[in-house]
Amino acid sequence: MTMTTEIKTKKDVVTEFRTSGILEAARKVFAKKGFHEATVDDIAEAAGVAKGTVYLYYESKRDVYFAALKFGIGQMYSLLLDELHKATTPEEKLKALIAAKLAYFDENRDFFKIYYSELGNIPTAHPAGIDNEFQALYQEQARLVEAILKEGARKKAIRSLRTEQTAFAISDIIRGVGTHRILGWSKSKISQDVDFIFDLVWKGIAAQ
Amino acid sequence: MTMTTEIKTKKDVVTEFRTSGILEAARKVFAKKGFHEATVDDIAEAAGVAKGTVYLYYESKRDVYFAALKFGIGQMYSLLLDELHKATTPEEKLKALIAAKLAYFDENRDFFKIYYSELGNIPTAHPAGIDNEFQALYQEQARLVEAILKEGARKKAIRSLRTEQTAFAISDIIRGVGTHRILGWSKSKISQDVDFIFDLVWKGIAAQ
DNA sequence: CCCCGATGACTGACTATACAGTCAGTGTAC
DNA sequence: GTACACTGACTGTATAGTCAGTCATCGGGG
Repeated sequence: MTMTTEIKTKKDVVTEFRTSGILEAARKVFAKKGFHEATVDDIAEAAGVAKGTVYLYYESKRDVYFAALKFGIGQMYSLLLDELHKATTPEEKLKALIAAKLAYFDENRDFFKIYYSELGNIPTAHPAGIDNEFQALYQEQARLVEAILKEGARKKAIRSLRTEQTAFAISDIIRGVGTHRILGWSKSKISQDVDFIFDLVWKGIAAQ
Repeated sequence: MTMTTEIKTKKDVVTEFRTSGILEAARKVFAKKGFHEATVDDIAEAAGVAKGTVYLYYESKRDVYFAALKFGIGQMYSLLLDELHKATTPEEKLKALIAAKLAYFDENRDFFKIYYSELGNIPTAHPAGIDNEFQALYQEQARLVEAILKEGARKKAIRSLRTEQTAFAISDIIRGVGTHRILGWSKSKISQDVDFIFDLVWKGIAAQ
């Protein structure tokens, strides 16, 4: 009973080591080649294990893919929450969120590519539901923005507008600037891009 | 000499008939399944011809894909230009462009999916260059917006800002709202979405 | 302290399948 | 009877997933 929560057996350690190694390799390979072009052999090679080993820890190529994706999303999400808690006003929060997201993308370019490029591109899973799960994860991100907007509207810092749509629009801008950066089209510093987005958005949504 | 430009031989007519039929089928199939999951057999079946026939008119699956994509982009582009020419002020132009693009996406959902979902996702072509061609087509769209912004800045209707970045941001919002619509998350009328986007953007970029 | 058998993590050759692209043959129109 | 658009069975290749076998580690008995 306590064992399952407290004690790491040797097996646990090995499993953790392998899964994280494979996940890291998968992230890189998928980012570089995309889901379909990446082969399990590629991932195995990048992780320094044999193909069979991948299947000891993951059921399928798809499974690896989603595990890598979820890991990244979870990591980013908790980072975003951390940053949001440091800020107080809606204005600060919005700026913090933009900054944190851009920074995360910048540091995890391979994740960015998987997250957005392949998003919505994976064939519908046979038993259905994976697409929905995907969309849910995606919407969750936008909902962080929406919460800020609602708070801002309550405090009269933001004019009244369709918060859900606006939240998506803001997320889309962040995505777009992120793409710009990743593709190497933008030579600006992150902080400049953050200021730019915030400026544009804030003028668009501020009260009065 | 004149024949090549003026007279449609019977062969030309057949070719046109076949290519457009295949292209239309390809658009649907690619939109539904994505590039990799779609098979040439699927496309042939959807077009009501045998697989071999597809290869009489196109060199490869990729070739079909790009033909379908380029056709859609070209069509959309000329539509956008038409609408832009009807408008006079930068304000009108921006609104016209948003409206035209959303309308086109709404009427060509399968094109939308190909254009955005798969965009940037096709493996780098072996001889290189296809990715670049893609990016060029993508940038061309944003440049339409950029031209409006620059005109607006000249006429002092728009405050001075980084036009290129802003143009991309606006394109990203349109893309985002389009996604929203396509996924069925938005039940609004197109005109409502247009007003929403325009309102948000204009407040963000207007002078004063 | 050493040997030896058991455990299980790991391997990679192999199988089954799917699919892009080909081409010899068919049928129709003129 | 000939030209040629069209067909679809066939080929070659790529690769997801499997599984019989290897080897390193460890624990217990001599």
